[in-house]
Amino acid sequence: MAATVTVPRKGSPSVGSPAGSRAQRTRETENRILAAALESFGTAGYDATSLDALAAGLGLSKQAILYHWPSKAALLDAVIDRACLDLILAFDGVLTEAGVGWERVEAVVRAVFRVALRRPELLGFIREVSRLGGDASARIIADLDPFVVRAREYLEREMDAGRIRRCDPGLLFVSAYSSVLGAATEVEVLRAVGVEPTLRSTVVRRRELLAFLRAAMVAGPTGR
Amino acid sequence: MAATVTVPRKGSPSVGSPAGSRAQRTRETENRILAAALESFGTAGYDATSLDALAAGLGLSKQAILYHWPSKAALLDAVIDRACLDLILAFDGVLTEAGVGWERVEAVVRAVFRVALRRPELLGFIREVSRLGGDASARIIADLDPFVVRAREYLEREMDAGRIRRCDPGLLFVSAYSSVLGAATEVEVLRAVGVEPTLRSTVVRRRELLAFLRAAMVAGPTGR
DNA sequence: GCGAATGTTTACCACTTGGTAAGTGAATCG
DNA sequence: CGATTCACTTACCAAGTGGTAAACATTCGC
Repeated sequence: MAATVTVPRKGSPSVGSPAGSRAQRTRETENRILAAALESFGTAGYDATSLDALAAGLGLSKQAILYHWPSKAALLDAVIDRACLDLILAFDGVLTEAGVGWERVEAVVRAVFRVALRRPELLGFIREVSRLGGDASARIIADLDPFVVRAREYLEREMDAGRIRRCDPGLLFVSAYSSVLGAATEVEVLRAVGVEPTLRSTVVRRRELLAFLRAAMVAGPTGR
Repeated sequence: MAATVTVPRKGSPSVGSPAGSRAQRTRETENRILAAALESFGTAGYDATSLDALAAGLGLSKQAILYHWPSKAALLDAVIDRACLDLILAFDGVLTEAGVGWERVEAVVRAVFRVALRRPELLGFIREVSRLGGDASARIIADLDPFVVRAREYLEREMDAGRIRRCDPGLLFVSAYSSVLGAATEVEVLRAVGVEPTLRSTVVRRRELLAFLRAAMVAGPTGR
C-alpha cells in the first residue's frame, strides 16, 4: 500500500487548480493534512499512523508535513485543536438553542449520534487521545473545558430545579459520557451482543440509549 | 529506560530457584511473559509495546519470547486468552452465587470495580483489544461469548419477571457495559470533570454509578 | 524582472521494529 | 554416560520510524 503512490501531485503549478493566493493554498494543504491525520489517528490510531503513509495518501512527501509542523507530536496537537473545533461547531447549535431539562440532554445525544454517523473518526479520535494520556490528554481536556463546565453547570441547575435526579454532576457526566460514546462507538462490543452496526440499528440504538439515559437521569416520582 | 537492563538473569541454573521440573519452570516463564505483556498491552498499548522492551523488563532476550510464541500477534492471542481466563475467574463467584434482580447487577458492578482497583491493566487491555479490531477482537468476543450469552439471558429473565425495565437486552447490555467500564477506567475524563482518581473517590464513584444504573435499569412504578 | 521568502522534494541518517539463523549450555532420557 | 531435546542467547537483517540537511521550484514584494 505504501509504494503505489499514483502521484496526483496537485497538478503542475499553473494547470488544474492553482485557485487562490499562496496563503490560501497553504492553508488548504494544512487543512487536508489535518483532515487526513484526524481520520487516521481516529481509526488506525496514533502509533499505527506513520507520517510516510499519511503523506503518501495525500500525494505529498513526509517532509511536507514536517514543514508545517515540526514533529509528529506537534501535528497531534494541531489535530486535537482541530477536532475540538469541529466538535464545538457540531454541538454549538444544540447547546445554545435547545430547551430545558431532559429535552436538552436528548438534543445533545442526538447530536452525538449524528456525529457518530457522519464523522465516526472524530469520536474515535477523542477516545484515542484520552487513551494516549500525557500532554495530548491535557490538551484536549483544556480545549473542551468550557464544554465540560457548561455541562456541569447545566446539570446542577436542572438538579436544583428538580428536573434531573440529584447526584454528583461530575460523575453523572462521566456516566452519561461513557454510555453515549460507548453506544455510538463500541462497534466490536455491539457485534459481540449480536447488534450489527447498520444504519437501521443505529436508530434503534439511539432510541434505546435515550430511554436508558432518561430513566437514569430524569428525577422520577420515587427516589428509589 | 531500555538500556539499563540490570540483568537478574533468573540466577545460574542450580543456585537460586530451580524449583521444580523443567516443564514447570517453562510454564512459569510463559506465565511471567504473559503477565508482563498483559500489563504493558493494557496500559501502554499493543503498538507501543516492543518485544525488546518486554523481554528486557523480564531479564530475557526478545528471542526467548519468540521461542514460546512464533510472533507478536500470536503472543497477543495468548494474552487475550489469559486475560479472559482471569476475567472469568474474577467474576465466576459473583455470577454463580449472587441473588436475583438488581442485587445481581450490583454484585457484578462491584466485581468490576474490584478488578479496576486491583488489576486496572486487565480492563485497559479489554479496551485496547476492542480498539485493535480484526482478529484480536474476534478472539476476545469468542472467548467472552459465554459471558455475554449468560448476561443477555439473565436480563431477559429479569425483564419477564418485571424486575428490570423492558427493553432490548443487547443494547441495555452495551449501555451498562460502557457506563461501568467508563466509570472504572476513563481516568482522563474523570480528571476533566475534576474527579481525581483516588481510592476514596472510587467508592463515591461506585456508589454514584450504582445509583445511575439502578435508576436506568430497575423497572420503576412509572414507565416514563 | 530580480532577489527573497515560501512550500516542497530528494537524499540521507540514526534508531527501532518484528523476525530469522545459528550456536550454547543444561536438563532429560535411553 | 552419551545423545538429544529444550530453553535460551548472540548475531544479524530488512523494513520501517521520526527527523535533518540541502537542493529546487514557485510565488511574492519591490
